[in-house]
Amino acid sequence: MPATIRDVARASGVHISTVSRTFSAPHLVNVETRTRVLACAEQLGYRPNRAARALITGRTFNIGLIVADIANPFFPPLIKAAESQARRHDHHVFVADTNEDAAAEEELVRALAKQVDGILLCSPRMSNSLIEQLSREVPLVVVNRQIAGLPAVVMDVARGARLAIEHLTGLGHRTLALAAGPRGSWTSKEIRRSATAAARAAGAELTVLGPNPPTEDGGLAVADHVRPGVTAVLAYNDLMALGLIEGLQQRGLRVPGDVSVVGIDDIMLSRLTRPKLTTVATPTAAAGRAAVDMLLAHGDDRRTTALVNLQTELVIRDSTGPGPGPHCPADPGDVVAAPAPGVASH
Amino acid sequence: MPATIRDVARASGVHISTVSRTFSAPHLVNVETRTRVLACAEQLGYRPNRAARALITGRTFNIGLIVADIANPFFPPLIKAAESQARRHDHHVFVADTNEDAAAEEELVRALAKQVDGILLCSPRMSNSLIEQLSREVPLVVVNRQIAGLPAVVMDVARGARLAIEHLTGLGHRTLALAAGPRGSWTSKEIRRSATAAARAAGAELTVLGPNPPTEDGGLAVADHVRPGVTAVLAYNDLMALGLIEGLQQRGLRVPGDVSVVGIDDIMLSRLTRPKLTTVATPTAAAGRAAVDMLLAHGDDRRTTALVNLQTELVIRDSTGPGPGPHCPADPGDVVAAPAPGVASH
DNA sequence: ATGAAAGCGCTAACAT
DNA sequence: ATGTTAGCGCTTTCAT
Repeated sequence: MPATIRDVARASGVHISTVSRTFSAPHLVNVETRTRVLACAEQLGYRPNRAARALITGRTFNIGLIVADIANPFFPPLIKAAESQARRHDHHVFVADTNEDAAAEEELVRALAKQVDGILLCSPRMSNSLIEQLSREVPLVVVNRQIAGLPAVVMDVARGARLAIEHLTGLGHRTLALAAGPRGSWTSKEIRRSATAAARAAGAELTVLGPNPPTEDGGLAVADHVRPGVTAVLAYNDLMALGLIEGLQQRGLRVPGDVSVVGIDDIMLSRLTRPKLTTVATPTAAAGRAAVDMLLAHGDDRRTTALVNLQTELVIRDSTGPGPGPHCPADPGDVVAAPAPGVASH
Repeated sequence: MPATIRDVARASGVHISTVSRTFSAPHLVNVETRTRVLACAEQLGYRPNRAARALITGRTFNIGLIVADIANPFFPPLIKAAESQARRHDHHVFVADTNEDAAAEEELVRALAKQVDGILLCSPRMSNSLIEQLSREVPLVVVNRQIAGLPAVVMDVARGARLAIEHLTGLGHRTLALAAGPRGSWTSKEIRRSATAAARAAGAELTVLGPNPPTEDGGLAVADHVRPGVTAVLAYNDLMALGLIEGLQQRGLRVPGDVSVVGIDDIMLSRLTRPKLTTVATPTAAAGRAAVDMLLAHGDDRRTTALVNLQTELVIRDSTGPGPGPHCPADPGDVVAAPAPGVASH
């Protein structure tokens, strides 16, 4: 029903290639002809079929962006940043949500593959080998996962987790827990590895709880598995941390009075809840921008800049307080947002 | 670089049409041939090009979903519901964010047009006439806006706003304000119309503040324009309500002690903040499902079911309390979540 | 059951 | 500056 290039050609009495040029290389066509063609096109409501165009040019001017959970407040800033960066390169972004489902990821990559110039795979849950295979079918940039040979943008959560643990042990906490993230998450593995090492280095005990769904409900459920004696918990992300706090409070425990909680991500929500959440800030917007840049840096040697590692920071708010052990105040250099809170802030 | 249908044909010694059938109508091809073709395809890593297929079949099995702001927690539940409903129909959903920008909406509709079987236009900011025009280029279902002749899914915010105002006047509030939403929002107009009428009916005064960006910052800014004497504010959405509460508190006003605040949407966040927000719950998941169903109910007479109007409900929590006037307790039928709170709950 | 041929809507050499 | 021709990767009659 919609007008095609042929309709316009017929109406304006020129060959279709002239119509084509009018839209894709206007300077190559006579001004008079051009205006006439444009007028006819306008009148017929003609729009070039981008899919057909892409079939032959190989360029869609679209970017795919696949996230594990669009409802996780961690992603919107990343998505927004990717969009504005893409727009700067004249590209549009199509976002798809996998619902934390590895199979859905593969499907969506394939569905998007031929409709985009490349895909940003954020926090993938599927296997490395599958990602490598898919990267042969469509240009891929992986976010929040490091895979040899593939362009990737990661955040230095290992450092963030270390800072968080050091903050807690510095406050005198000796018996810690880690509320792990979902199976398949590279970030969760990194956090686990780093937190474990940091705890050992500080002579503290750290129990790993999980894997868990990286949601508020996931955190809520973890609360029931926090053993007596544990006085501080590091959560895989802020959403879990918030759910965990809720769950601990339901059990009659006070945060940070009885248990300190640290999140990761620094989502906006973390500043609005009471107590305000101590957390590791991840530069999500920068990640979105960097990922788009890598994806669109085509002919250039993507190899040399195949990995962007972005810095994280510990933001100390009100969900962490002194533990039972000797209190060694944290290095002030670590304190980004606010001075350490009093004993109870709630 | 990726293998095409021709590569597979060559490798398996058959004509390309046989390869095509192997993928799109397997029962029409001999079992032996089929397995051979499949083997070759597998080995070459061949994937049918969905864009090329769509060019000829006219079906992409994709749905576009355009939202004003992906960071607004109102949307994720709607998106999720649309996705799962789409999946039930073997479709994928591509989400695009317009950043509250009417021009971006038009662009994105056009970018998506030929890559999807139809588009869900959520909370559009552009003009009705432009939407009507676009609906001639691609099947459209509009969400949160009612346009004659176009299939639409709306929520009965008019009723919700009325219930909210009645709740407030019932509590004795006489001087009210409405923090309006963004320009171009149908929902905002509906709320305004209905709230104004309800206030008048109750003999209360209602001032309209705005338009405003429908965000926390928007609400925060509105706080400065709430005149002394105003004891209750209805906000365009929960995000604004939350920002408004923050802003009022910064001015030294207590919620609901000095000013009552009601939001609209009932986003998850509303249950987590203190005070918990009194709000009008909108059935976003149902809207997402209904919109997908309408879009995919193709040949069927879309005309007859061209409008789905979903019910809203008032959820009374802790951000509303007694006003200065005589207190007439609300009809218990209106109270959905909890009994009316005491004087101060914070 | 398979092949041949036409064509979806468009662009990109190559002519003129 | 414009028309001609070929073809992107695929499906779909129509033959055989």
